[in-house]
Amino acid sequence: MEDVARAAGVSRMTVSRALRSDSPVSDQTRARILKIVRKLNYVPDQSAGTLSTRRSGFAATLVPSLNNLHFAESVQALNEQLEQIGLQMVLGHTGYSAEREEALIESMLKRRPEVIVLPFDGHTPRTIKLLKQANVPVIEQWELPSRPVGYTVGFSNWQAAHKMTSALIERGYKNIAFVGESEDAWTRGAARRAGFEDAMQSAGLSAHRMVRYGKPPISIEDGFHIGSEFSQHFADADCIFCVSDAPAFGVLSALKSQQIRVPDEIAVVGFGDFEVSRFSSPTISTVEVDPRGIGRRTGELIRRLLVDGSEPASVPRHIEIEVRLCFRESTRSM
Amino acid sequence: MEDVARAAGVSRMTVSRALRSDSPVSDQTRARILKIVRKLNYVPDQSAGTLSTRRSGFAATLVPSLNNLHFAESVQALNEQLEQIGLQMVLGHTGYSAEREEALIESMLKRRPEVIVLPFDGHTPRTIKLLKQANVPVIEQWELPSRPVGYTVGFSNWQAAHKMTSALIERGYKNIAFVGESEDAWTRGAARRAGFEDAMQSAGLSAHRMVRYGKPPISIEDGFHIGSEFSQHFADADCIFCVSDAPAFGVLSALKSQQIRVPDEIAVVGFGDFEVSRFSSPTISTVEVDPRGIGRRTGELIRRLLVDGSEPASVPRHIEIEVRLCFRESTRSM
DNA sequence: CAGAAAAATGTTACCGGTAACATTGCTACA
DNA sequence: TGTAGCAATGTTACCGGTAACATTTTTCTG
Repeated sequence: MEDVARAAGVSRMTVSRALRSDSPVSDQTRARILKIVRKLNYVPDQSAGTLSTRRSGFAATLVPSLNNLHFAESVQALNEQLEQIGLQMVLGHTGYSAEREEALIESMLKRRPEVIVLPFDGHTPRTIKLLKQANVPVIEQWELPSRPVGYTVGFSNWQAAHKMTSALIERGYKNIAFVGESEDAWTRGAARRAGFEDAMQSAGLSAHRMVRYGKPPISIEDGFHIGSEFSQHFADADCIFCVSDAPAFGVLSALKSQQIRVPDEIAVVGFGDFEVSRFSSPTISTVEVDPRGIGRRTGELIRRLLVDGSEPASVPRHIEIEVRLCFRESTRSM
Repeated sequence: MEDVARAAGVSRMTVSRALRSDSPVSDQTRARILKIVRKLNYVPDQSAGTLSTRRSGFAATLVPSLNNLHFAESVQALNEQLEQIGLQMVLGHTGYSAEREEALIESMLKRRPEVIVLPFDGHTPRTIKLLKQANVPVIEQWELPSRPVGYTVGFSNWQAAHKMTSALIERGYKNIAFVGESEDAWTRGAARRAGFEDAMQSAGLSAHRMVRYGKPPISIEDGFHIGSEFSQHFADADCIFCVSDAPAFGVLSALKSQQIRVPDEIAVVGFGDFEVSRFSSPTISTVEVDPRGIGRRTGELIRRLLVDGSEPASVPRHIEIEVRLCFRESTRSM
């Protein structure tokens, strides 16, 4: 910067001003400086700026995993918004582990992020403490925690699964099995499972047909494996409700290879509306969520908080993302 | 940090040393300092450290998109490696646009990344200039550019498509159609298309059955659309080679809904080995790539360059990722 | 036990920007 | 013509760490 200033015959401060759109510098001086900046290929060092302004320009973002297209898409949608706001995304994967989440947050706080975005799958007590201390907006996504740290953008997985289960019961299914993950303490998958159980019990039905297999995120392959053991798990079931579309597709493939007809003999239902569910045969009934919507609305919330400088009190603490039940060929019509 | 130092009765420098594993501080002093650090919830500010050490701890990472699970997985694998090395990932999406790529790189350079990882889909001249000036290792992924900026990790899409096309010809297919993207100048999709064309021509066959539809990344839905216009595109074809598994699956779904039998009437082939190809019916023949391998080996390369401090001359400029042809049910066996 | 080497700690300056305030130069108006 | 008022630019200090070197303390050796 010194070099630029010298070449332009001005002080470093004027160069600094010329590079930032808001400051008062004469058009003529700015033009001259910018020309020299380009000629010398000068690239300002943002960490120095950060130190001085105390604005890092970072958004710390955590996701459980990018293996899942839903998270990947929501990250992408968020990133598009952040870019417009002028924030850069620092990304980490928790791998569905609360311990890794804690470690990641600790390391990200050293960057003084201006906002922290993370999924809610349960946090360690220390994570919660770190988040509160950070003194920046915290946005939990994908689930509505019972005790949110800051803002939330998402929907209740419990309610969504409850709603789907009730709708299935209404369609005449009684012996519904649930396919979930094996180690889902605290996860959204667990919330879905609980919603299923409650809906069944409320209807006076038994929720004992419960298959738990595979670590989160449960895959197509896991579903295929489960579906291959049809008689063991589903002999007396009339419907299989899977914790996500991935195992639903796997189950469906396995059933087809055993010549079991869907939905005539048994129905298959997923959760999440992955693209494959719309193109499998039969197409899969599912709970439609909007991952890009979660990312986008998180970005909009950040803009209100950081750019528009809205009164924190005037900003909603929770943004509800609509989910829709989506009935396709893998369930019989009413 | 001042507060911590005062509480521990030492100088700021000693606190700084205690927080970094390498420096010589007596165990006793370090323990005392760390205890106070925890009590005061002191979190060091990395941008100040960056300014002084000139090491940002950042890895600038670009991907075309996270919509595509392959990129998402490779990002995840890379991130796992980076974490071990102690680097944080700053992520950006080019959206398959060279202009956006240029803008992203410009903004990331302000963070003084220690390494730049990006896909090769063609760069603007200015991007190349910026990358060279940055004076840090540049790693291009996914394709072997004819004129690499720095290191490369990937494979030749041209060769891979060429190999698959030749194998199809060997299997007796003659009237092979290719399904690609509509605006693929410079992309890896274009390289695959060119590999297909060359293989066909080398075998004395015509490569005129060329469908180009949909912007990158071409989706299942685009494939479905193309497949629905069977007679228009594929009336006299015996095989459809798709630029990726996504449209291959879409084409397949469309053919099935028209009662066109695969592979008896026509074969369908994809590229990339997405999970869905292993579970569709019929399963889809494809070119198997290893996205996690690309991420992992990129991470290993970075470790060699930045951590082990290997002589740049001793580090290979290119790491070849193996691709394998994978024949499944959607092509007839030899 | 002296003295040298090694370990532990302290001091000073600097990394590269910007905030805050000071100064200069110009315009407008009584 | 004097001066208020503002725009443009300059000066100084500081953001929060660490490099480099200086100093003090401990340990080891003959």
